[in-house]
Amino acid sequence: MPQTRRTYRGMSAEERQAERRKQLLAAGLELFGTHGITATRVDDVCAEAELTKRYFYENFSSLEELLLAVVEDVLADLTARVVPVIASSGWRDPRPMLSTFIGAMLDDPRLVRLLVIETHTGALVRQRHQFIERAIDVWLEAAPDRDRDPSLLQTQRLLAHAYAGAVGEVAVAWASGRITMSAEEIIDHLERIFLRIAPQVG
Amino acid sequence: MPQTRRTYRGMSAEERQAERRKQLLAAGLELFGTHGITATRVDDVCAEAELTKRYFYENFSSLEELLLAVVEDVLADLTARVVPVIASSGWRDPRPMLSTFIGAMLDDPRLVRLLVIETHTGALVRQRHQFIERAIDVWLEAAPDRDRDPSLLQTQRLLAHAYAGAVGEVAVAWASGRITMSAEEIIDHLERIFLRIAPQVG
DNA sequence: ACGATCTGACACGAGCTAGTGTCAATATGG
DNA sequence: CCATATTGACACTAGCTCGTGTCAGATCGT
Repeated sequence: MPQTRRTYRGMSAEERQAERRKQLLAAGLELFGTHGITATRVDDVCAEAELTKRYFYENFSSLEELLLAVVEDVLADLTARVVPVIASSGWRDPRPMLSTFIGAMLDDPRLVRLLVIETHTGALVRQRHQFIERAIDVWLEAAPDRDRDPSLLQTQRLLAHAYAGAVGEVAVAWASGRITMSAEEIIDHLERIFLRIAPQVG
Repeated sequence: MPQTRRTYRGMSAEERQAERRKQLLAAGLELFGTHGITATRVDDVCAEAELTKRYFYENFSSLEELLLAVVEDVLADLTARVVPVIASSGWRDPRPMLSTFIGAMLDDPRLVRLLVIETHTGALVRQRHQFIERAIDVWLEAAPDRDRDPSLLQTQRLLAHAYAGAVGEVAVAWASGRITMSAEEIIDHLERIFLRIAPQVG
């Protein structure tokens, strides 16, 4: 146990630790988002972050803990981007929201891998589920006749899952080069699909 | 090296080996389809199949080889069920085809896990991709103006991926108990989505 | 400059699993 | 009934990775 905590390279002990945590999160996003979770080792993360295991275990007790933190970060960032867009443009014109959300994924294939592919398994299913449920809640808040017909609610939940799956699969296909289109065109099509699938809300 | 191959328990050597292979395939489907690929060990498969490692390596050289064989089997079975239905009912009424395909998955959650979730990673992406491509081909064979407009072809490919993703996600949500509906109702909704998404073909 | 903290590289054992090998018990054909 | 193919249980080594420990050197406060 150190007796006094000194500054190092102009940073306090807390700053240094926070900096290392950021490096580890970035390394985690990179490796989890490219090679995948199961192919990622603690040593790999350390090498990518240019740190040693000592500092990995200073910040996280296991790879899974890092993984959860990475996904939480990514989802929080996405939420922070999308929510204000919804607040300002509403649901009548879903284009700004879809463009923001889908555009973010098309800009970074690591997000596609992490959020669409890897979240189907392991400890991430809970986070995936919670995110989708939150999205459904936000969506249905705008529905005029919510809480009216319980079977309609179930239908809307199914439609939400269906649309989420459609977006995810298209994103995966695009990220792996199987769809030759500009991001704008993809968003066009996904907007059209949204308008055809979603019952009129808001 | 055995000098002569005898019958055992009324079965020839080939029959016994084929029998063991079937047991291993069944065990693989069970474990891969429930606990997942990464959680499945060679010893687990052997225990499930009530065989020893000797017979595992007699039939497969690795877990991955078993996995590929299992998925190939499952896809071949699904294809064998769906193709005649399409041949007899065509695309104007997609209901029989969708009912067959989706019904098969809803009847066996292991298929959902294996085909929708686990095929996103590792050696299975190739099989998933090939299956989807084949489905797209079959679908577009019925299109009246195929090979006409190349950008229309791209659009149709995107729509196919989108619909595949929608079906998969709904199946996953249903398999994990997040959608309370009968299989028939789910098929109803997915048929409606298909008709809304798919441009008029056939 | 000096003592203490901080850092990074690496050593090390524990635990798990793949793949192979051994051996006694069992079933078969002659 | 005997020689042998066949089986199943299990031992065993090798390789990988986790998590911890060690230690010399760099950096800072005084």
